[in-house]
Amino acid sequence: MKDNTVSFQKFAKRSQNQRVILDAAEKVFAEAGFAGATTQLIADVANLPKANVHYYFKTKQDIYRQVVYNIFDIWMEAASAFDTELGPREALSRYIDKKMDLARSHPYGSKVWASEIIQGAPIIQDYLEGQLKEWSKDRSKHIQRWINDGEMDAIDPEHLLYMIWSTTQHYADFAHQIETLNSGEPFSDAQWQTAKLSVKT
Amino acid sequence: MKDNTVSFQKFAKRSQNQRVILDAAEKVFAEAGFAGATTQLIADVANLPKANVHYYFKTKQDIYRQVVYNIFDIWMEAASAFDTELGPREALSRYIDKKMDLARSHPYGSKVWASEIIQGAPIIQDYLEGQLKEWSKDRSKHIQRWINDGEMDAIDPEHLLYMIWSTTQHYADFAHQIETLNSGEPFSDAQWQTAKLSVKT
DNA sequence: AACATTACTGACCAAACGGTCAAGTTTTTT
DNA sequence: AAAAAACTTGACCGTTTGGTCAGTAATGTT
Repeated sequence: MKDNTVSFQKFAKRSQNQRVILDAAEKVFAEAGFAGATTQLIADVANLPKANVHYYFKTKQDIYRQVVYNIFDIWMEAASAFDTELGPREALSRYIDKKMDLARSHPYGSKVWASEIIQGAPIIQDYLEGQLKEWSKDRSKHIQRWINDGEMDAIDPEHLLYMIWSTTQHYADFAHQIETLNSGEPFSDAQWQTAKLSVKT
Repeated sequence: MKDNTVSFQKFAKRSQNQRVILDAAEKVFAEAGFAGATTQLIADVANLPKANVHYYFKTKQDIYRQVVYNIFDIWMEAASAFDTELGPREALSRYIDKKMDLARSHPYGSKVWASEIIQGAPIIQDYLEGQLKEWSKDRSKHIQRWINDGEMDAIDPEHLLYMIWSTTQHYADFAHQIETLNSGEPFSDAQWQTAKLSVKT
């Protein structure tokens, strides 16, 4: 037309719109669940006509799949913060830090993940059995070694991981409950950090 | 007719059938979410015609409401296991025990609860603000007193409660993930108990 | 045995949903 | 500047869903 300033994304329009749709979808899936999320609502939140959404994604399942994969990727990337080169204290501390950050920055993703698992992981099952299992087995081994070497308190490594997952997850998923009980915001990051660190070692 | 053995529930037929429906509904809501649960499926699981389900419950929302209320009641009853008369060690230990038992005996209820909170507690909001808030404020106060008296390690009481909730919740909601990672059952109750007790004091 | 109440159910319906499509517009390539 | 490719969209459609209802059966009450 005429008003365009520069329009310097000549291409990449596709992935740009996909991003908008996926962001909208993440929110809608989190707040309504898979079945409760309507393509119309996703379209509204993305500010696009429904038919346009279907131009970029064949089915609702496809959108959902992408959303779940994205979250998993982000989490696995965060998992690398658990650097076993560092000592137990530092490795765990950084990992927890990272997980807490994600719980705050990606609350919708966390909720979608929780719903997915609650409903039996129909989509993500393969990833669970593959990457995640491998990662957690590996880290459990390291933790056990630390314990044997007297570098940290004795605690079942797998349960330790579950505890970390559950508490960080809780802060994202149950934000509403916490907020209600708090009549305010759960900003106590430092406090949390202290609480968590007191648990390890 | 003729075959009836005794039929000694002459009345109470109503509440009996309601129980069957609610049990079926709890399972279906847990596995499919509110929107994904169809009255037809609830009816099938309850082994009744759909119209019969609607004879006992006007709407799907009504069924859901009942299911959520039931869980809340069970949980609040369990909350009384947190008996502040006993010392911190015993009170917390019993409460955690109870919560873990419920996570195992009522996995569906736990999942329905999680979904409800994740989606912003549209139904249970009032209860959260009322009973639950009151209870947790009260217990937090007791915990704080114990800490001040040197009877247990210093830890933010509210965060301690959140940790207990999240870990027990995790064992119910994420049973699938845990099972997948474990290639088996998460029966380690004793182990868990140890792990948890090592956290407090 | 007559009546009243409660329990049950197949058949039906309006609304909402995921998804399609043909007809357009804009952008890229030649 | 023409042809091709990519994007956009209102209108539409078959299916599924929550819920109704009229009619029937069983049970309780007198």
